Amino acid sequence: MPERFTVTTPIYYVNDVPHIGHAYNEVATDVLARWHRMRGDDTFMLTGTDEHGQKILRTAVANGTTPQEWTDRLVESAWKPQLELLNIANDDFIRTTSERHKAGVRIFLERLKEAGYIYHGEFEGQYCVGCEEYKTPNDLVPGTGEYEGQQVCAIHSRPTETVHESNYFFKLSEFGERLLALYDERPDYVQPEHVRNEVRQFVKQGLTDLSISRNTFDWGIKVPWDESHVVYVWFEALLNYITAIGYGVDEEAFARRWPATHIVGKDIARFHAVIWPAMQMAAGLPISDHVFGHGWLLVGGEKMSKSKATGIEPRQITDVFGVDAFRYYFMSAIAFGSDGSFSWEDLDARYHAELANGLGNLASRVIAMVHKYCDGVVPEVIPDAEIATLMADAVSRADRAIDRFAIDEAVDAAMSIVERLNGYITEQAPWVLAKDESQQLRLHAVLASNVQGIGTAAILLAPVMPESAQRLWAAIGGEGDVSAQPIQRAHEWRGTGRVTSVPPLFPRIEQESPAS
RNA sequence: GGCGGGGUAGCUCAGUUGGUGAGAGCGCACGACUCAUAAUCGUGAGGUCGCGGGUUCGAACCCCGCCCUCGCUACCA
Repeated sequence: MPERFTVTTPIYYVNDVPHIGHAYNEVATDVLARWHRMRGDDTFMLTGTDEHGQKILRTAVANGTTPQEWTDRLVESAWKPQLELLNIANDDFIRTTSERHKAGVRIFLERLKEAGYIYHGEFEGQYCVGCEEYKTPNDLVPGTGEYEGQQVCAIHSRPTETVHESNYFFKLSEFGERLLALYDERPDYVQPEHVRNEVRQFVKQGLTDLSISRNTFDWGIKVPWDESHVVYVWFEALLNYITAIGYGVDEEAFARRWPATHIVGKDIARFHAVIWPAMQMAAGLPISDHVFGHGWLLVGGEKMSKSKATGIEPRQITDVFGVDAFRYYFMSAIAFGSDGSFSWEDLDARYHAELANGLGNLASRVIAMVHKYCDGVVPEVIPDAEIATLMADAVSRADRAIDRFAIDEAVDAAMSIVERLNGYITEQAPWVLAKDESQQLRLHAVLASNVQGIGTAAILLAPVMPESAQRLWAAIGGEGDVSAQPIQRAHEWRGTGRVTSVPPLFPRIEQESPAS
């Protein structure tokens, strides 16, 4: 019986430039989704864009266009191309400006209001005229000179104005106890552990109600019962996870897909593990399965940042190493959930050691031997017991790792087959066996073991490196689409076809890194 | 300030409830092999486990203090 696996990325703020952090999140989510599809689960991967808010309105105007045209342009020119570049196989792409989203948001709000979790109140905030936005106490710094003794905007060094705005509020404060109970009853709801601790600590300090509407601009979704207000962006953006799968409109589809697993950066884990479940409770929805907060990519110990010139665009890497190497590197080199250090040197070293010299060269030498010693036909022989065990262990280890979101461990398990096969070949020395007629059965067993081991590795690596795995699969005589193989039985595959000659899967790259 | 990470071989990191001589990968050195993408395999060198105390027969792992570093401390999204 297929299990449900609905997995989401955050929806990306359309005004941002797609960068490597977005890419990391997309790839990880895609790997999980592909893995579950290969298990036969009823899988659905959702991603999309967040397109409302004052900033977008302002940029659109500054660019002489309407916000809708502006976001249309960004989605088509930046965000969808990034998904293609990274070979993301998302099942859906939700835009917060789409009708289905707006409709779902209205329904959700009405239900929340009926349930008594929304009230009309007054929001008081510190408004900076220079920034044209509200400031939190943390945005303010002690003034100097004529503003000595006052708190001023850190950017404009001028005092803020106290402004009152009438808003609708969500009674977040009522959910503290229920949220703490949720964290306790379901230890795997927020992962990894340290994110869970931070979230719990945050809730323990007490929650305040959340203003969920604005009436100072109109680029947003109108509050159904008061069209002078638009819904506050964050509140509305979170709802993408349910509006995309039929909430309030198609109950059958919704019941099939919900609840979901959310893969987010640790910086927004709190929104997903505090506000979002509170909203779900208020609306009487089942709570999300998991919220997983992954780490950041660091360069020189600091978060990658464009302003510090450590920002790297995905294309810079894929242009040199290819998309599969990009995906492989970030999935294998970084423990999912921890921050990870990125450097061109490390990427280059791992590419050559693990992909070119490891996997690529293994395929190359095995295929060459099957050609040379067996006329290209994979011998139909049961693999050596040692290799059979190796494959079975790797498959079970990898599959269990995925359930813990340990993508890096799953990749390691797959690569352990490659490492062992290279040693096994040296020990068995097929080139020696080939010189002795009486050793032909042995030779065939060794080669068959290798082909099957490679096939198993190709299946396990397919979620991470879809294109390379497919090429490898075809090269060793696998039939059809490698991603159609049942991943939990990857070790049971038996090669019986013909190998084909292929150019190196991961050619060595001699050129220098494009940056240092 | 409060809370939470992290500080272990040149680099990136593992080290379960404290217990045989502290590990892996990469890099490096030496050796082996020739099927292979000058690839592969083996061996080896290399560490005051941030600092100082303490508990213990015994601590990288527990306790106290300190130093360094990163992040969070809610309505820009």
